[in-house]
Amino acid sequence: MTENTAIAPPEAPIRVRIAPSPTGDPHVGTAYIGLINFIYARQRGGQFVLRIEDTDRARFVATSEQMIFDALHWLGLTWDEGPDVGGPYGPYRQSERTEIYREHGDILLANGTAYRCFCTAEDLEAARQRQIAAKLPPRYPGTCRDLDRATIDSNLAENRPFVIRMKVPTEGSTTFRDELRGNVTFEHSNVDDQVLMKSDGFPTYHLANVVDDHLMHITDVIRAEEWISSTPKHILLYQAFGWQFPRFWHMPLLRNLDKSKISKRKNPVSLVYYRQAGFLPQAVINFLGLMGGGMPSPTPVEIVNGAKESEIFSLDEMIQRFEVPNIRLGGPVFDLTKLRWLNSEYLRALTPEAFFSALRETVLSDQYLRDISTLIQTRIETLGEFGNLTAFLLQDNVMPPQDVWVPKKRTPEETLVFSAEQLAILEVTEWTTAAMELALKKLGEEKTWSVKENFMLLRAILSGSTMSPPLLESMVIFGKARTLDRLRRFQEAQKKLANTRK
RNA sequence: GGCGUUAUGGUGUAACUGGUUAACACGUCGCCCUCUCAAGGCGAAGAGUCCGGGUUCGAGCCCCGGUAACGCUACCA
Repeated sequence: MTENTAIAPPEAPIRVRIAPSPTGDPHVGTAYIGLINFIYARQRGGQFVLRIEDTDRARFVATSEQMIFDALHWLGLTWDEGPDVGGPYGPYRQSERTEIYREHGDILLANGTAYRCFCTAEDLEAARQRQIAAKLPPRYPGTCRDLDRATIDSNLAENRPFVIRMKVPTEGSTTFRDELRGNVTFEHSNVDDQVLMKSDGFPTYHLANVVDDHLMHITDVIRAEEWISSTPKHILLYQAFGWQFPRFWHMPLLRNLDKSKISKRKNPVSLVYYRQAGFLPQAVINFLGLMGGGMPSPTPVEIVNGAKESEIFSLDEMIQRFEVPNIRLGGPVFDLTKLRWLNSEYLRALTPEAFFSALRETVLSDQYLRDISTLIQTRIETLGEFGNLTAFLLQDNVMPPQDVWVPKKRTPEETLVFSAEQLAILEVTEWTTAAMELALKKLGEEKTWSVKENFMLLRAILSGSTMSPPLLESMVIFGKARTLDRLRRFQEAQKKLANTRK
């Protein structure tokens, strides 16, 4: 049993953080965890820090960071320290802190709690396969755990690439306190020798996270439940450095309707989508506040006076009444139906003037209408026909009939498969006409779909018709988040239809 | 497979330190209002609290044992 009672001193000023990775669109899960952290800090006069965890260069998306800032601000969340506003413990972007991690890696190397590992990816993969075949848990085999000095020096002299791994004790266990569920124990035999520093010189989440939380004086780590299993690694790391560790709060994971962890396949998860599709930020933040409990239940008096009001509250009201320790631990389903209802309540509460403004700032903004108008100027004969060609860009959803989306020489089944492939390609394609055209044509060639069939299918799904303004330009204007959502909805709807036919 | 977490109607939540027929909201259905559709009003159906034991006068709340779902099991976070 490892000692673990030391936590941040209770009198220390509260400091919390969220640490999103800029790997794509800002995620509702980030907003949810952000909201809880924000409330916790505001309730206690503490500081809320935003840290960008951009240590994964393979998944890094350059535009992502700004989108995260924008989305959180849109929801009304503000931070006291971060890459954009600075602060006393910066830099707040992990890619700018590599020297710090290197130094800390060296500390662990020096005190024997970590070691250099020269195993190649192939070695590791081979060992992994052997273990899986033998029905053993895949674990680092420990090849480099106790290399002698001479071997290490000669490997280094040969410039062999290496990673730094944590030297997890072979025996005993680590217990930590989760503030929401009590003590949680992991046997060390179930904790792998985690990679701390990758061979590219960047740290992994585990190292960077612990080092930064310590250096930034974080007192409470409020994060998603998926991190519970790696918390013992973090505890071990704090101990290896001889640091006190923060309190840990693991929030339940948002779920799809089928209870799996929320995912884009089954739910729009991009905050950009919600914004562009015309959800009000108050509604989204209110809905997030409903997830997992935390707000006090309505008193009998409130019920008599209209209990409906008890589920509608502003960010300020949340700060006043939300209680983090009252969080429910069962993963709440992120149910669009209720969010839409909430949104409609907020919409109706707007003054007519404010409602009109909301429209003009989003789905009918000058910019949006201007972009659309350039597409159709040469395609209509009277201005009155504006809506004829552009309705699909102003609607929330369209669903083409089968005779529209299935090409003449194709079956519905193969068409659906190809559509799914288009979707997969578009997800990872830069949202410009040039990039999309290239990617789509490449896919078409590989799967022997003619350009005409290829583009017509997309057109049908996006516009609901075989006739529309230029496809790629329309997609750019409609936006990546909404376009992908429409394609996914089409897939899901067809799947459901196919199932009901069976 | 291993480890961990969780478990109240279809969904989100409630139920004081165990105490009457498990409450509220969303959704669904019906009726009213109404030129339509929403909104609004009224009403209904829907869980006996994952299952099985135990403690107790009494258990959704406590204990034991299962099951299921979810998460983790990467040089991703």
